[in-house]
Amino acid sequence: MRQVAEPPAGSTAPRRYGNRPTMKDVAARAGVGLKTVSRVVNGEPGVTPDTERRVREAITALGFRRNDSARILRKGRTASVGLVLEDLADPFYGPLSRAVEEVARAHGALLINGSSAEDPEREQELVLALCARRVDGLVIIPAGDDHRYLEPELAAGVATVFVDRPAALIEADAVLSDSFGGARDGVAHLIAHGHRRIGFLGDRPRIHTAAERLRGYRAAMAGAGLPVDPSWVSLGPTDPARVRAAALAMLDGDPPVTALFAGNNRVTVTVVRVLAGRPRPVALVGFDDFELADLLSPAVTVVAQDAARLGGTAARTLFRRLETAGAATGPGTPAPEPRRVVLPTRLIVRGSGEIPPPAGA
Amino acid sequence: MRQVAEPPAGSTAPRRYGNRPTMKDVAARAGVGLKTVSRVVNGEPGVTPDTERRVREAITALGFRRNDSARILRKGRTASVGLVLEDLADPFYGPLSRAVEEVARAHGALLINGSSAEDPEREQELVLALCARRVDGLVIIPAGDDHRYLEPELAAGVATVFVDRPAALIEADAVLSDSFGGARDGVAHLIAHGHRRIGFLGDRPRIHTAAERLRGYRAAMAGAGLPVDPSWVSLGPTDPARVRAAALAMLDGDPPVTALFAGNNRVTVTVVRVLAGRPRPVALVGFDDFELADLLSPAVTVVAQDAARLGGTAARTLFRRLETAGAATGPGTPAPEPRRVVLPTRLIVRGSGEIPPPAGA
DNA sequence: CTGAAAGCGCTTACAG
DNA sequence: CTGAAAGCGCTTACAG
Repeated sequence: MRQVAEPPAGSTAPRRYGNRPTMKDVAARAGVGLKTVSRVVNGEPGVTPDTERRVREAITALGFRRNDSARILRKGRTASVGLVLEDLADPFYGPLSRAVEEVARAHGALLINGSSAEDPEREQELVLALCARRVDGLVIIPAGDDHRYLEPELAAGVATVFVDRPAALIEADAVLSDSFGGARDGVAHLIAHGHRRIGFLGDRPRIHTAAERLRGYRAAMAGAGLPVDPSWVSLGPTDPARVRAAALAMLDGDPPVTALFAGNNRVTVTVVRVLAGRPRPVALVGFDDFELADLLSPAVTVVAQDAARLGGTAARTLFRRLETAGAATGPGTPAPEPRRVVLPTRLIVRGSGEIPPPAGA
Repeated sequence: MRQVAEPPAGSTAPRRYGNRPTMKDVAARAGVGLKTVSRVVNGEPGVTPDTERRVREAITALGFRRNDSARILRKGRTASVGLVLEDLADPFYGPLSRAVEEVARAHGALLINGSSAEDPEREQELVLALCARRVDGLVIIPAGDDHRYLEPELAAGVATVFVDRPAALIEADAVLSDSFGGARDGVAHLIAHGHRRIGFLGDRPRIHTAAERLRGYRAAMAGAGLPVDPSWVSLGPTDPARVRAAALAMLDGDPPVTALFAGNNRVTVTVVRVLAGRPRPVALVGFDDFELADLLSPAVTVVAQDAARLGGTAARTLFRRLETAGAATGPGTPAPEPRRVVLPTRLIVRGSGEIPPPAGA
């Protein structure tokens, strides 16, 4: 049996939308003081069972629920964490978001989530909106390459951890995958299988991971004493049309590449489609694992990064910062140094990366 | 040149974490009244350029940013929407979340996001936490089968739209896919290709979509005058081990099924793996499209639903409710009736659903 | 054009 | 065990 608040009978004042009963209303109905209601609502001791029962009855009858906006204002902590990523719809960010959420939940915090759509201005707008909401901390997958706008916020104590890509022009914690090492190992794998002309298809060079993976590609080629023809490198937006055109140009080059390294999962998926339409097998290694990669033919060899671990590590770093900050209230406590964590990648051999170059090449 | 707040020199009081300057501090530094600062911060008219400049200087010097917690408390609207879904990491919810976010953003609202992990208690906990935060509205993909806990909140005017699955035991807006019709059409497609023994692998029967899809399966079979052997139907958790075992039992039955209908994308992916390990081709139609379904061999025929449209429609319904509620402040305005929107599904023919039964069957 | 006072709904610090 | 007063940082309603 659940009772619901009645609209005040005969009230002439327009019922404002969202006009909910307050602790004051509950106190009046239960015939107690405001503080007693607060004690019951928050499970604080020092209320007789009989008083508590009266308060609870009033709460149910009025449909009261504590307004956390007021509580937050008074307490100064919002128990919420902001997560800014590139695109909620990108499968790479699903497990990452989930991992951040689980850690936040374990600390009693809610997650406020937003996409930058890879637009630096939108990133800034979103981050500052979250700061205005006084989130306790921020987990940011940055789109921009200048984060000085965050300086006043960091100075004010907003804990911030960058994930997947580091902050630019400011010092901040970062949790990254080893893009350089992963790409280098992936390309070296292709070289070990006999390839000498290898194409690199990546995201926009402004993006840190794209630049690092390109650097890894160049390092592997240089390490094997192989030249890199400029036509074998293409960086840009990851929309299918652009990637398809770039891949075809390399595959139909003179001489053509015999293998491709794809800089992230969006690129890999498009390359798989391109290769499926061509008769001659071409070797492929992709950065990022993706669902069903093992069931394609050939199955796709990838450099896997652990998105969930990336998110979980970032969130744990964030809450460690928050706890440190909470403890370090005494003057003269030095601000802890920004930490950079680099997680290893893992080469998963499945078939596409072990295709040898054609006999004539 | 950007200035940052200095810690108060020689302050003996412990610097509280998150101790930020307020409008009062800005007003004092600029030598103006509090209201003038408020005007500048909110871009309200009626401030001379010179006064405005002085205020802006103080803002920059102190690193001031408006505290939206206070603003929210006073204004009564939080400009935020809660989104409760099953699992942030499930690829089905990525585009859905993104669509909700875009609509919220267009209305100037932030998104507070959480996973129920398919646990009714966790759903309730999350939803009520969002209500305590006074979100303007809720988009819920429900895990539970009793939403009466929401009654006081709905009575208080929290706009709520259920997505993918309807609310249980309360009246509320819902935006759904046509699970019944989609499954019926998918199964009818298999029947049209000659199958008579078709297995159905679905999610837990408590979940509305799972029950509806099963109903669609039964309707298609009955419509073709085909019996359904109890051993051809398996509902339960979608973890790979359970689904694999259930699929194998049907494939190795006596007589075996010649085709499978998979109740959602998690099930389909596991069934694809099971079938990949078997010599004899078996027909398959899955509910939900998924990335790379077209590149598998055989490519997977699916009943597609539009997750982004589901989310977008739900969010637009939500904001329409909010605007109606905002306008209908006069007494006697009737509460608008809950609406149920059912979006059509689309059969995408790719190959796996057109495999005929073996000659002997 | 400008600002002092009141109040949003809680919690804190204190007194009885 | 209980409650009145002050205050969190803004906006609102009003007066000058």
